[in-house]
Amino acid sequence: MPAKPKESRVQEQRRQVLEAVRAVPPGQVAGYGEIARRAGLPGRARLVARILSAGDEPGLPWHRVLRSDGRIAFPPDSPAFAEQVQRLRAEGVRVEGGRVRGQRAAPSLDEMLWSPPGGPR
DNA sequence: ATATTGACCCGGA
DNA sequence: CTCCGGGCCAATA
Repeated sequence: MPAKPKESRVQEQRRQVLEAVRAVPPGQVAGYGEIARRAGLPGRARLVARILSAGDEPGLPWHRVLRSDGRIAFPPDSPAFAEQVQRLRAEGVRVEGGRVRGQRAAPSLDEMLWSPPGGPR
């Protein structure tokens, strides 16, 4: 007789995503798609967004997750937007016009292949 | 059961 | 820069 139905698929994926989000160090950012990839779920940026929208997991650095173009995922006039900007700035991230400057949320293929030594400049 | 909704992504026009 | 269209898929209606 089947005991525990293991861990449901969604729950396992959820765990993976949360892990990937926690892995983003302070002062750095990552795109939803980027997180999905790191979690072993390529092409599933939406799943990442949905999981974060749940709002559980205390202490999760959700504010380090942005859109691939470096923009905050909330409407500019929303409270959540303001909070995310504030949290990012508190970590030394430069945010201008609802967009993070100074680093890339989703590195382009070119960047990854060329990866200029010494970093972009 | 089908339909709509998202803290999304990406290439092309 | 914007707009468009396809891909993605769990949750909600």
